[in-house]
Amino acid sequence: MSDISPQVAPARVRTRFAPSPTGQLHIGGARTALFNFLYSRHTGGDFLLRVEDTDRERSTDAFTQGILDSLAWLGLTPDEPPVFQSTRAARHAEVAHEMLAAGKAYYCYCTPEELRQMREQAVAEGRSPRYDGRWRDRDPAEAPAGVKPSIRLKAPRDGETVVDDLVQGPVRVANAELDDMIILRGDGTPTYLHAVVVDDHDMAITHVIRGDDHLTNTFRQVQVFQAMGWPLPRFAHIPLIHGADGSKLSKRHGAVSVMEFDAQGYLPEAVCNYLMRLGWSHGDLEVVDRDEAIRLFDIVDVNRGASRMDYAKLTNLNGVYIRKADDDRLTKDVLRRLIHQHDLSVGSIAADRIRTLMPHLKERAKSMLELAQAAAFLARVVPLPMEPKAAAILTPEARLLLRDVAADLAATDFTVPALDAALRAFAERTGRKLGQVAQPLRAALTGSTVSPGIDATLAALGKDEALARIADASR
RNA sequence: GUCCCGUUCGUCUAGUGGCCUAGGACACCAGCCUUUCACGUUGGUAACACGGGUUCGAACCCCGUACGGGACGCCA
Repeated sequence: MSDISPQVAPARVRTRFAPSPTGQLHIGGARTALFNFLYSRHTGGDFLLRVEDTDRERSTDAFTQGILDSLAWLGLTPDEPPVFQSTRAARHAEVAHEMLAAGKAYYCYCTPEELRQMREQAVAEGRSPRYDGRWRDRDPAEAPAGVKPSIRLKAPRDGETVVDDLVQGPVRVANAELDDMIILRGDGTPTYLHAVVVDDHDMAITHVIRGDDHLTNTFRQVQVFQAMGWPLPRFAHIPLIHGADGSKLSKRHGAVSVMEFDAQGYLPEAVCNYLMRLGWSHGDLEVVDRDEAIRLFDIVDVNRGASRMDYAKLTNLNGVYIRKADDDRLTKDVLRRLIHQHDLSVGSIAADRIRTLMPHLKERAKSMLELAQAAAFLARVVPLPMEPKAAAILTPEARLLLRDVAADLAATDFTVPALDAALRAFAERTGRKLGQVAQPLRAALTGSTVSPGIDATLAALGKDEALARIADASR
């Protein structure tokens, strides 16, 4: 490993996203991953993934897979195979013992029960619940029998520890506020704060970008880096995302896990764009695609204040991205949703109709759920299910009108311009406004009162199907 | 309780001492467009948390207060 510190000769930027697989990847974690990804790409560096699965009680393989899937969905695939923290326990212990040998750490023979009492007493006396350092300078010869000691960092007691954070600026705390944290448990396993430092060092991470709930823990991590004489990475603590009411984001605020956003019909690029704009901006830019994001994103431009999740704005952006999306891709997604969520069997004829009408369908959808809903009529067969509003349109007079217009349509080429011309001619000949002709047709053709332009809808259905539906509705 | 961080329209934000009568976006309201619904378009309502300084001048700098968030585990 190079002994040139990054400050002297900037190393290639390496960032990492380090989730623990104790739940699905949620939207806050997704943004953290995004910022890590964007920063690494912006600087031409690497984006890595480390799975912090050392909490064997709560970590599961299913969650690990879920996180991997979610990242893939978002397009945030790491550049190297993921590192699993649980596989590195021996290395964490090794470093702890190195610190012990160097006099930077010491054995502590306190029992968990003893520590609990220490904390309770401190709180009762109005002091901070900190370890009092009782084994810091005590002779291990006095160790009680039968207690497996933990290893604690021998943290500096005077002066202050400073984190020069790329987002928060310089943040300092008096060392007297920090206690000697445990780096290796009595059973020989590492604690989180220690493992993170060892892994970040060994993975040559240059920039630690994470949620600001880790900010105050960073002081202790810095002390471990310093004890080992390792160069410090740069830190960037980004603010958390809150729910609409300002409290911690949770289930009751709506979708929180990335996979739920997929299920609710959000496009990954819309989610990424929305997430990026939460806490980051570039002038008045709102719609920023991946390439432009990489070009413009810099971690120092991230704001310090927490922001709230606004589903309305996400939905609006989703509409923007749906309109921009490729028609084949949208069709594929809609077909999938029709089969799985609407329980429709979609044959190739229906698929072709959906694909044909997609340029018009996507103009009026804000989510893939809406898009699938709006396309469903193309996959149905007569008799169509009628929405109440559509049924109300099909009055006896409307049915007569349908029979008349059907005759015209039967003699028309089913192309959009020809259909448009035929309908206009029919309306004029019968002294009606176009809308008076279009709405009954729409009801007959779609079973609803909302659809793309009636000419395009007719064309997508094709002459035989369109006439069959009109005939059925005008009976 | 102690320590750390934050605070511009309802929300996301622009703003780095004069360009601010505070700009944009979403949402909301009204109009236009129109073959329904969307899209688009025109206009409107709406914010510098509060109090002190510093300065010729403060949304911007400093200090307090209030409110919000986070951290204080042999969890991650």
